[in-house]
Amino acid sequence: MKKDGNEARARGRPRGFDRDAALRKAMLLFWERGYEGTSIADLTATMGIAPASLYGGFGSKQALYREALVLYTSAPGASFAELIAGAKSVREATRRLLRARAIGFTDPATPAGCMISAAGVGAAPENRDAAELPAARRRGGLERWTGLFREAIGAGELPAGTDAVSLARFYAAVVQGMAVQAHDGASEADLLAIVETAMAHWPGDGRE
Amino acid sequence: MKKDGNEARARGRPRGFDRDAALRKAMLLFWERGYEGTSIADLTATMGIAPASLYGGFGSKQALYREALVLYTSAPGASFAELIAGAKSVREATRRLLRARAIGFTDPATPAGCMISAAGVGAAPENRDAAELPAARRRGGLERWTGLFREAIGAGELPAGTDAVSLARFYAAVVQGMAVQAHDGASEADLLAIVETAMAHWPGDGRE
DNA sequence: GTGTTATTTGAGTGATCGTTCCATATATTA
DNA sequence: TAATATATGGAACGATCACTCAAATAACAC
Repeated sequence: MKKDGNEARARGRPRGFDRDAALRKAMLLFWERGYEGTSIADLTATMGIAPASLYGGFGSKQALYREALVLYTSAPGASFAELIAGAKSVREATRRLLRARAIGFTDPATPAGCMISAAGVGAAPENRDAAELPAARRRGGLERWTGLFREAIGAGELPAGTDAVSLARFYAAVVQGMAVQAHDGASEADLLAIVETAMAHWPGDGRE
Repeated sequence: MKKDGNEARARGRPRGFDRDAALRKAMLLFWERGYEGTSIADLTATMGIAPASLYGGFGSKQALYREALVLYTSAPGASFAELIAGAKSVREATRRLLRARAIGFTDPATPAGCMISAAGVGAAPENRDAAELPAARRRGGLERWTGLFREAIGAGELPAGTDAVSLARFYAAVVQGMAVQAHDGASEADLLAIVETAMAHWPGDGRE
């Protein structure tokens, strides 16, 4: 099983470009301009390859976008599981998640905002399939967060009457809003202040 | 001053279509598909007019979009001022605003989500000017909300130490997140539950 | 060496993009 | 009626869209 990535081919002319590096450049461009706002010409220019190489190496614009989304979510230290690992409480895990997003959305080394949170919200009918990709990611995030809260309710860490789904939707909404505001120029401090305000809404507490 | 709208022209062949009705149709299309996702061909088809009439009546795609945004925000009962009028407290005003957005974003008579909250977040460089239009609206909303909270602090209705900007950013983020989730299929009940979670904590209060 | 396979380059596909031109039609003003 | 002014439908503008083709090239196996 040596079909993916930059591994050597058994046969045929070897690829003339670094697939991972090209994918990363494509990811950054999609991140900044969205799916519809990024043209094949834009991609080939920044990836440094010809259209035929792009299609030979990635299949189609949509397939490339799909891979870019996977790369985006596989960034070290960005995944849900990594962030909640080692947290002493669900509350602490939630704060970590929110803070990580606030910091990631305003990292000067990458485009402002999020590649998923608000992607494909307005899309042409012919790009519905592509818009569904980030939407599915949002659904997945919502489900993971719901599961986290459900477990916490089961473990008695959250009040028994807590609505896990609504709480998950609430924090997801905060993240999505932070992504929009980061895109609009909000600073890391701006977003971290939002995080702390949102954390003050923890169920069952009087005051933070 | 009788230059706009459907009023009669002094000279020349009169317009053959209902300008307000056509603009409304364009607004709904932009709302559903965004600026980049809506083509002139789409617009002329649903507006029932030829390209020349569109350009003669509205100037350009971007000018039409600008007018559509104005129409969107001028919907009866949707404006900031209308919603906070008559509220007994800032907290009540805030809840009214959030609830109005939750209901508006899931109105079955109109496209799901918001025409402004997440518009233009991913955009091609050549559409930056158009993307700036909803971004400016978001800034305006943030400022109005900040002003509301500042007044409340001045009036002693909110604790003196309250950060009006961060609180405004927080509620704006909730609204923006609700818009994304509405687009993804969230129901009115889903969004109203988010609203109540967001309202569950109020600065200076112990518990709701 | 020959044959096979995959990727390269470079040109080019039809379709659609936002926009404009033109001749014609229809109104008011003189 | 003549002049002026705006709106119309229909065709077309150059540019760009995502995508593909043929031929050349570079690795492998034999």
